[in-house]
Amino acid sequence: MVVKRKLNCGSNGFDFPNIPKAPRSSRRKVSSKIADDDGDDSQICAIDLLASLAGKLLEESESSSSTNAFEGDNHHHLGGVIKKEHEDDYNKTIKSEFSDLGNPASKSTSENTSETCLQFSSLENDSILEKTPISDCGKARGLKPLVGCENKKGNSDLLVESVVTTEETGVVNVDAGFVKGEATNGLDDGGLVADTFSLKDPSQVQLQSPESVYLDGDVKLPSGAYRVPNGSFEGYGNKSKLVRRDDDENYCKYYKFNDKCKSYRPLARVGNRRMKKSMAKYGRAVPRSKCFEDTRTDALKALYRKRKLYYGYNSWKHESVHKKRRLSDKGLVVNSDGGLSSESVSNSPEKGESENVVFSAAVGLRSKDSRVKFSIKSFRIPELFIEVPETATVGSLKRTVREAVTALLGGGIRIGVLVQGKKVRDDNNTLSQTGLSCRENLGNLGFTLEPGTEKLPVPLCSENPAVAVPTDSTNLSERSAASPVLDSIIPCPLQDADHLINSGNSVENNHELVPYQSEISTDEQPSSDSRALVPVSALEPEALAIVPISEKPKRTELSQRRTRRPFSVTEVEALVQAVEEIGTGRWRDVKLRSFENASHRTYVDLKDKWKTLVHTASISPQQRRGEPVPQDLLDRVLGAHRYWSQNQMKQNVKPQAAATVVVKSGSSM
DNA sequence: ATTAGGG
DNA sequence: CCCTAAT
Repeated sequence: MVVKRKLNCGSNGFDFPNIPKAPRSSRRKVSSKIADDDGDDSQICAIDLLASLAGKLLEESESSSSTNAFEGDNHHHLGGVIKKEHEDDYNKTIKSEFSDLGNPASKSTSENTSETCLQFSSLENDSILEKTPISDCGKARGLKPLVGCENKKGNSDLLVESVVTTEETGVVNVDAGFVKGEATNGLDDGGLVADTFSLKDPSQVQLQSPESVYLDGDVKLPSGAYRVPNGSFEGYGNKSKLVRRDDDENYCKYYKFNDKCKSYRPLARVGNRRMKKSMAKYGRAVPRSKCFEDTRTDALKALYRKRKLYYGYNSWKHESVHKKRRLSDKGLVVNSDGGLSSESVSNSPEKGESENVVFSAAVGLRSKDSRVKFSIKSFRIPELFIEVPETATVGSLKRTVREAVTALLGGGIRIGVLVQGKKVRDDNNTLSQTGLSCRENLGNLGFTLEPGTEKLPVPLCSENPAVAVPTDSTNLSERSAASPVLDSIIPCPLQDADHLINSGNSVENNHELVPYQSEISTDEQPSSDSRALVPVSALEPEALAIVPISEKPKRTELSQRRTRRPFSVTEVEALVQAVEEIGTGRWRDVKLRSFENASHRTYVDLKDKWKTLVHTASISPQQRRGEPVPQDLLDRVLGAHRYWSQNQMKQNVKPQAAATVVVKSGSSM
């Protein structure tokens, strides 16, 4: 018996990713601002459901274990959540553990990193959370029974069950369960799957939604209805919709109560539309908030100390240097690693086909049209690190979790395909070429759900056999994260001729995307992997309410730094020419005049380039880097710069004269 | 949407 | 090249 929370939401369309975008200008301060955005149910996304569940569980844990639970008014029990058999253990556990809470000495339990689950440092004696059972990692175990899962390996994760079919009806059912467990050892295939399975029994899970759902175009959720026309996985996701069942109203209401919490919206999603528009019209990506991913190691460290978070963003000047992402010091840290690790997803032959896959394919079938059919039993959400001050309330924790998860999916997710436990990266191969035919045993097919970006600039989807297909599973530990980008779900409609040129860059970019990969692999240790949620205490007193959930998913989802495209001498020439005539300060016009057709050059780019040109011209040739710009051009830059600087006030005056003057000065030098 | 300037 | 602020 498991948690039986119905997560389906109304049938009125799920509006999954429809999260309001905040004006770019207000992004920073948003945390609180966003609060006012209506947090309507319609915007609750699937993940919210998960978070909800998680929240419920936490709640349950609280109420079950102590009367001291917070938000006692918020008792939305999951009814019959706890299975008899577990109840005793559960209570016992909770009791003993809870009693431990009274013992100051036991407070240090939170330092036990090997413990997965929720961890709250007991830095403050009377921290609110500390008063609840869940404040201690060990206590979190109590959650296990709640979910009714047998955690063999003690993995604690957020699990989402779903069923996907490729049939025309393509239905996507999303069920969710929050599994909590203690991890006593490294992740291993068995554990997770076991959990998954314990949740998946259809008869036990009432979350399945019969309706198929449409995901907002924004999100490439691997929902059903993905026809696989040519055996290619590309171009899917156009028509699925997530439907919310009415009976989930409770759920919705639940969150309604927390309107004030809507505060931090996954900024990750902010700007998507604009981005697209911008990209299309100006060829410039819309600003995105930086998204830094903590290495898991960092995350761990974070568990024990409040740290100052700092951004280590990549400056275009020193790109590739910083690979880590830090979060703001507001208290919340949400991280997601590259996605499901291969290990956790891969099949283990001995165990049987369906046993060890998070996403498992079930069966080929009579194919008259050679269509492959499979069902996805469940999938696990990557990894989420959440850091909140211990003074935060449980309620805020819940919201945080919810937001975190929402943010995670906010920008879409990527799907990785695993065959025989190996990640298949070549999106262009057909299924049959990949060894997946209706006649084959699909038990070897698996999928991974990874944080994704819908618009990775450089979709390798095009071609790149070389890069792809590194099915060197030998190294599963290397984690699929290693190349999430490669599995980009982007249709990759790059219109520019960048492809060729950028393929190289793309690789670089991809790396940027998967910053802490290697580090991740190291920490598959017990503690890290097994916990899906790791609330960390931060001393921040006030905190949580405004926790900026912002940074998290961006990296992957929202934005990708545009690929670098050094200006060619020709472009520089054109720019100089234009500036000489138009002057600085009218970049729009410059753009129009000389770069009308260069969609990738925005006026901002031009302005920036000019800035650098001026700088370049000002320094000694030895200090210059990159493709050398002819000195004469630099001279003209200086001349024009000088000229227009002097004439700031009267820029509209006699452009011609200006040009003339500039030319003179330039040549005379 | 642009512009200006800091990072 | 990104991000913000201010227009």
